[in-house]
Amino acid sequence: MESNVINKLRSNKNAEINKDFIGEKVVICGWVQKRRDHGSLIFIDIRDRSGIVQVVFDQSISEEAFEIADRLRSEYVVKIEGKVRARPNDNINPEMATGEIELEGYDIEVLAESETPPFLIEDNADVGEDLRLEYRYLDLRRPEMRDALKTKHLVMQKTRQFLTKRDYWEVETPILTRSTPEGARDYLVPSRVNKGKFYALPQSPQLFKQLLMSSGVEKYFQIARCFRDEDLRANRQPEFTQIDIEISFFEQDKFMLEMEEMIKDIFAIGDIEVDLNFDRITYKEAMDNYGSDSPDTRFGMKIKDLSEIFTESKFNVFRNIVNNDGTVRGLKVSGGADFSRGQIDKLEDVVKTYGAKGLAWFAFTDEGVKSPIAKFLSEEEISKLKEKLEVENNDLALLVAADYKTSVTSLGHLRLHLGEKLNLISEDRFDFLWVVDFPLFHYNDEEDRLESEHHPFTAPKVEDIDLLDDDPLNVRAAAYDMVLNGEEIGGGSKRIHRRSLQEKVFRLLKISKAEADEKFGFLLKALDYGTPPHGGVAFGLDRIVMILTGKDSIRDVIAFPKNQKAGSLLTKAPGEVSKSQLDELNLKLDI
RNA sequence: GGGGACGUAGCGAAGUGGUUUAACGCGUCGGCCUGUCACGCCGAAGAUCGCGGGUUCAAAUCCCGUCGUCCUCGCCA
Repeated sequence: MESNVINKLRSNKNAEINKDFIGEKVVICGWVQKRRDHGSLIFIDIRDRSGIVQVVFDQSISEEAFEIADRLRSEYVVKIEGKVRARPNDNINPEMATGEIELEGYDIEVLAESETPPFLIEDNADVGEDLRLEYRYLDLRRPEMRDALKTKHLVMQKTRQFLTKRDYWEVETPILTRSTPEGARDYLVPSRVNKGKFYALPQSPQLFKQLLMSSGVEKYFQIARCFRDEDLRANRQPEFTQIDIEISFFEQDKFMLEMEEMIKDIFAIGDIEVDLNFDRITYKEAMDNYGSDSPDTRFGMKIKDLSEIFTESKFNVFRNIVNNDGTVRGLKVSGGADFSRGQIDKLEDVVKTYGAKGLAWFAFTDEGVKSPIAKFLSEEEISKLKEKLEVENNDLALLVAADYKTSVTSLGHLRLHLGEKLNLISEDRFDFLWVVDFPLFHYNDEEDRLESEHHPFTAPKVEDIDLLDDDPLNVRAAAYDMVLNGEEIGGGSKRIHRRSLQEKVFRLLKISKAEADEKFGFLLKALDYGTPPHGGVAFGLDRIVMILTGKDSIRDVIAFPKNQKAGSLLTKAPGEVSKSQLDELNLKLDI
């Protein structure tokens, strides 16, 4: 170690200091984590980004430093010079990374004082989230939050490294762009120069990345901020970050494998091993078996179709539903026969949330079947039910009769609820899979028109193109979602690169020629000038980091997130603006 | 737009089928302490119980309204 440390603000990070430094002088800087005053001996824990080191101030070493140490309080920022020494044998702290050594502090300078913080700066701080968000800069000092920031940084770096090595270019696209129909509600920005006109913030760089393919970029990526003005959830923020990727001369299988390789690299950051060649299941299989297009396959309890049992049933409710395009589906809870009536009522509340009218149940016990509706069913129906669900003694069968979507999605949520409640999900498993063959469209009854399942630029599967005219709802998309533990972490597709097909899809979506020309004319035109076949994907960066860090809330992996009302408790955004600002924009409020 | 939970010192919380001096822990402040690391010991301060209204002899507690935070349905191509 060189000797002239005196003039340096800092010679070492806390975490670097270890037994090899014993006898050396160091200068550290950091925050006062904790002060333990023993009268004529004061221990101070100094925290920096790397970790914590204990400094001892002893009157007999420096009276002056000791007096300053006596006045230190939590979160003061200090510079300390000291000599590294081994701790006495019986005072080694094995809980602490630097627990074998300590600094003998002989000089100290207070770089900044601090008010007493409104909550303790430590992990597991039991504090309301609103207070954490108001004092986010203090919250981020907690090791847990610091580590989340670091993990996100590493994920971004790994992504850039991987894609750069694979010949992708990182290209920026506009934040001020134009509003387009379809999709989420836009965030709008008024234009001062163009009276009465508005920019929209991008919901994703979708159109631009396609234009970059037309531009000959061939392989593009961007760590892109996206904006959607919809209601918030634990895993949804109005602005979030996508790893956005697009390539020309797209070959779906090859591309999907490359993305698996990238994900493998990224998850190595969390010491999570990822096996390539993810399972692929179709959208239909996912909905049939799990009632979700992003199934959690870490446990079984698959949903079964029981409709055919009840086509002739004396139980009117089931028979009528089955014979009117509805369905009866159910799942089995192993060992659930002893659920109390109250517990089952709670399960019924779960399915009711998702539109089911009720939850039928059958408990199979030593004394036979217990169920409020057993008396309406024949022995044959009950035995078929047992057979289909592979029921054994002490099992509980839960059934929902409704239209297909209500039935499977309500049971799908019930399945997740039970999986969590019964502890069927092992937290150390990482089940990656692709969901493929999404429908290209779904039907919106309210507006009486087709809507894109994914987005209007998604290509139909080649073999289904012929169905577009007569049976559009059965056209499958060349689209794929990557799912991890029941969470959609990415999704993409092959895109339409022929104008005629793109125009046809717009027509099917009831987007008029005039509107298509106005809103998407630039894309259509680009398709006229030699746009190569292309496709891509976008991953939810925040969700990936959320899983890597084991957080339950997306807010814990965003440095400065918004609260549920899309506001910042820190900056108080959104805020009011002055009359003159509004005037410049030719805006009048009407509230 | 709908459903639900919560709101009591700086922080976390007990008390809420009517009457208490409104617990307790952490933190803060003062004193003592040479081996602590959840330091210890002694002492102290700190709360008009989110806000407004109502019922009552009496309200943190019951009722109505309102504000805030979170979860959720719808919504999120």
